[in-house]
Amino acid sequence: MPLIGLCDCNNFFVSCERLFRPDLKDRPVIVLSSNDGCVISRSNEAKAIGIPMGEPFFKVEGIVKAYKVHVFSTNFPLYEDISKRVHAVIRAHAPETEDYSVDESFFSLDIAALRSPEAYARTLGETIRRWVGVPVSIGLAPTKTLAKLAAEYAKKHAETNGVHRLEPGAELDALLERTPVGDVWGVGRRYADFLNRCNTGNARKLRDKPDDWLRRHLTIRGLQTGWELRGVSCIPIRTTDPPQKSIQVSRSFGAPTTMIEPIREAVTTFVSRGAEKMRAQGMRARVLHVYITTSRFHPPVTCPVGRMTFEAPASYTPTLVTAALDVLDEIFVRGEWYVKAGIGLSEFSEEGQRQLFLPGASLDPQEDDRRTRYMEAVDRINRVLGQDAIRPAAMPARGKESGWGPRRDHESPETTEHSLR
DNA sequence: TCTGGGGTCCTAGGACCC
DNA sequence: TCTGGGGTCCTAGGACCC
Repeated sequence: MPLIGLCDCNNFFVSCERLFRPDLKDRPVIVLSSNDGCVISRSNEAKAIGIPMGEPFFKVEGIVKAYKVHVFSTNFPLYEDISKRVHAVIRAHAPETEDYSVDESFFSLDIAALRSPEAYARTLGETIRRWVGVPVSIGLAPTKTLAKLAAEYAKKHAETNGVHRLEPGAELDALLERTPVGDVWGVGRRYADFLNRCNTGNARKLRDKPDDWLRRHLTIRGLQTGWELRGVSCIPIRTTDPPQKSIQVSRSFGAPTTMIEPIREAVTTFVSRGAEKMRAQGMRARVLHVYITTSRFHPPVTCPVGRMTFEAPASYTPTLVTAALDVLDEIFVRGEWYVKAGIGLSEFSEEGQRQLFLPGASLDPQEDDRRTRYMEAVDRINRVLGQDAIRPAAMPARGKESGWGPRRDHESPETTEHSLR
């Protein structure tokens, strides 16, 4: 039976920022979400002084000043770059790996071939620390769900040296009993509330619920979670990424607006970004969604959504932008204060799969080829010269947005998205 | 005053057909 | 006029993850 490992980077975004600011070691540090909205990563020191995860920044500004907490605006391109390096080290040390998220990888270990899986995992963690520079915690267990709990244990207990292994037995039973049910992978806030009302407040009680009860109240996923807590693996490691099914691009505005002009600019920018990402995967979309929304903190919320379905799947930015702006015109209502807009691309087909030529419905093949080659050239130039060297006329350069652009008051000059290229 | 962004999956219910 | 069952497809909503 293989052992499943989970490698989880500690305080990942803060750890990334500290790579460029070694002076911030042992200091309280936080990283904010887009638009400087919420706290999304905290150093141990920031956790210790009571800054909660996900808290709106304005609510913690007092404590930030009092304790001289260092604050960073988000720099996602940097975190993705570091993430790739961590994933690569793990891939070089385990037969099967799954890049599960920006700061986590699952991997398998062949127990028979290793004298001590724990020692092997400790070496792996040490290698990541030396080669990439970020600290990690590693959990080992027969299932993904237990590996998550093991990694969490390792993170909280210094004496584990960053690695903890869980196997079914009395020790695991005791750990599950101490674990609030909401800390189990797959149990979110809604289910945790429900389970607490059902006198199932810890992981052990969840594990011991009958199958039909789990299936009935928590769907097939809850049943899988129950089995995984018992040590029966039913969520396999995915070594290849399945093709993506949708692409979303959305942003909150730096300030609310009642005008359509800045929103047109925003939607143009989002479609352009989404289309570029889609083409990078060799895909075209049949469906485009556009939405705008008023603040969810000031009801009543209005969030009109419109969609466009293309007869022939599209990846050509001008086609997508034109369609998106038409949809925006349809859904936009005067007099509302909008705080955010977004677009979605979905129902993909592969670029190479030519549609049947239907006069009036699709492009003639020559024109289609011309547009495809044109977008390939644009994407290539933008990759070399930096993002947005060539962009739609209606799309502003970064930092030149007409009012809707995000707030980034804590950007660090030395960790721009090009710093590592 | 200020409250993130990007994904996937599952289920129920309605429409429609035979 | 009344009566039924089963299948598929689509969508919206809700749940979860990071």
